[in-house]
Amino acid sequence: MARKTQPRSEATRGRILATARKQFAAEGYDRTTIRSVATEAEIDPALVMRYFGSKDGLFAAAANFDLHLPDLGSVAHEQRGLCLARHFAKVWGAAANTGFNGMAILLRTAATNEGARQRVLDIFESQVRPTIATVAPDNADARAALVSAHIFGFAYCRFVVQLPEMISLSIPTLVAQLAASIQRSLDDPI
Amino acid sequence: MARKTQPRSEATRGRILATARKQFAAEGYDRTTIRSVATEAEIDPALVMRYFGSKDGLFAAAANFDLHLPDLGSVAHEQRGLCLARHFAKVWGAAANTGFNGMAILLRTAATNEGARQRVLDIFESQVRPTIATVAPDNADARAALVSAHIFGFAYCRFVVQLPEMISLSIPTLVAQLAASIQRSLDDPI
DNA sequence: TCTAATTGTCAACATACGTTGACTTTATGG
DNA sequence: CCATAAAGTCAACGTATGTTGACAATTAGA
Repeated sequence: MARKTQPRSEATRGRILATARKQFAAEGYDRTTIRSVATEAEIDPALVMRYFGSKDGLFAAAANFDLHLPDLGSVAHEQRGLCLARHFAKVWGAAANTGFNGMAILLRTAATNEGARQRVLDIFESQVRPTIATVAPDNADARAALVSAHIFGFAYCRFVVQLPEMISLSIPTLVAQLAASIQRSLDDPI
Repeated sequence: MARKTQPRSEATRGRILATARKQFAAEGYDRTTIRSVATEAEIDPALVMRYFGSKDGLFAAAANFDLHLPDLGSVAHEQRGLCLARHFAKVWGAAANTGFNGMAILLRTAATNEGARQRVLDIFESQVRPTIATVAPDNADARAALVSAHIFGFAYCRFVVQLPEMISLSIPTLVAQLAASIQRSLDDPI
């Protein structure tokens, strides 16, 4: 007979997923192993296979999340860069507490794993491009790519390279600089 | 007795190094193996060890290069962003022909290898920061980090993610957009 | 030509990885 | 209490990696 609930299994699955996300963000795809995740999650490596099928399945689950981009249509023209910059600053700040940094997962894994790279392309097409397209005056595709470059550049320096000069920027300064860069890519002629 | 020249060995060493650079740029640190380099260079894996000591030694040699940043002191204020943007566009364009893309090596390997990350930090301290410091009105460290973020962001989207919307930008457009972003980070108050 | 150093080849090692299948433990429903 | 399904454990497999040391081929000087 089917059981009503599986309290223990959901808890285990969640612990595996959280550990995997932490390691993918910190070590990338190759150096995150089924065994290292299992060890840190204090379970058996074979359990990871039972819950996620394969390492690729585990990564697919770990990289399946939403950027929750704001609706720029309801934001004044000159505030859209600031709105996006504040959004990412908020998400990145939360990551320091929750331990889940989706941007770091994407940056690290896309650098060496084809599936992860495709995931980034998919997120761009399904989330970033539509958001920018609603407010871009023209050349929406190019502007979406330029905005992505700004966000990736800041995130790469902060989370991957961990450049001291970037990390020590105050949050308001980081927001202001990122906002100005994005705003220019939305407004200036191309 | 010591031999006058080692023509064959230098040629072999060069072929190994070129192959390694190509693979590090395309696959990152972990997926570039001593065996895969040896196979493509058409030599024995053990030879790589004899010439470079270890995989880390091979990477150190592959990642040892100069950005050849221009001297911004002899460039007009408002032309400095453009000067830097043109420089990187030129280097990246040459990379498509020579097969040596130093920026791609750094971006891919620093994402998953601690030694590579330290290499990026070192290049920032020894090459980028001094170049920006000579022309920054104030907050030289922060401005150098911001400029780096712009360059890394563009390069990450082009070479790592290979975002179609970024790749299809014409070179003049790419130069103009990168130049404007850098120039703003050099001029605007922080 | 002979000798010795250089250059290159080969087989093997210890280790780590993803993955599998059989097994044991646990807990639920009748 | 008992049978059953879920949850978790264990040992092993095939493969790939960095690295090593012994060996063979080549080349340059005496």
